[in-house]
Amino acid sequence: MNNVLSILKALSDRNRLRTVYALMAHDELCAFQIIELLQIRGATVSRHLSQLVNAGILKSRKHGRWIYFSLDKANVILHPVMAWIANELGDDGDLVNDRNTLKKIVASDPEDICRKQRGEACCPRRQNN
Amino acid sequence: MNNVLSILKALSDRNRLRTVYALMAHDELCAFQIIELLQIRGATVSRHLSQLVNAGILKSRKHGRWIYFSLDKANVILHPVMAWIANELGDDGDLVNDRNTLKKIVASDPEDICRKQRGEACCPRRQNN
DNA sequence: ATTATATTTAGTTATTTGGCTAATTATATA
DNA sequence: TATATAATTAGCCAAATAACTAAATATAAT
Repeated sequence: MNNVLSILKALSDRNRLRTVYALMAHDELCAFQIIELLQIRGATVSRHLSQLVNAGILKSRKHGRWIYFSLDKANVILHPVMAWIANELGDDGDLVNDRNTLKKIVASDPEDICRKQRGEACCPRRQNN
Repeated sequence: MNNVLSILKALSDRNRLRTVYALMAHDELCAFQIIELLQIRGATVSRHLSQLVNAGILKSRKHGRWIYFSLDKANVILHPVMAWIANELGDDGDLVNDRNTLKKIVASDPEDICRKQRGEACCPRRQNN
């Protein structure tokens, strides 16, 4: 029962559900992109992500400075719930909005996001490389 | 999203999940039977039940002094989640235990349960009648 | 009518949880 | 080597929640 409960608890928070839903359309995202999507502090996002990882919903891989998060599709127990969520949330207004936001986030230069999150001081623009 | 969230939240509590699981094997149960199963105060059980009703997971019907609760099978949105829960929890030790407890509860005289919950003073045994 | 029973509502308390800031760790770049 | 960046951990606080007791409501039985 604890396994099922931890899955249900992990999914029953608005920001975590938005994160899961985002990853249904994006294969991999790193934390700073999810921070940009949810507009809450990185530390908070990190705790949400680790709760999702602990429940077996997400997996992560480290590559350089970034950690990429993705749905753990190997966890077959989850398939029915994920299918249900995908189905029920398909036309949710807020989430359609998230998808559009995410498209921009993924398309933009990481350094632009960094500047947005940490202010102009961050990532000083190179003069002419 | 709020609909899905309220379903997930309603299911992501141990006592509410036990209640739902109990109702997968019992068609209808009234509050005092669920109180006896969960071994927590009636007022607390009542609040859990109303949360499940509000999420559309349970329905209730009043008959005399009792209120019978049952899964709302007309709510087709829930079918996939319920099937998933039934499937994942089928061999859970605690819940198998609950099933055995429930069998006894359902088989026993409501007045015996009442006495157990409120003490001997309750339901004075009739002399010979 | 009065008393008893089943459930709910109101009000209180303790625990959990989601958010924050600050400090830490790990990696990359100048 | 020193600095910057990405993410996590630690520690704090406020809001949400699950438990409790006591009181209220509604129905049944004496």
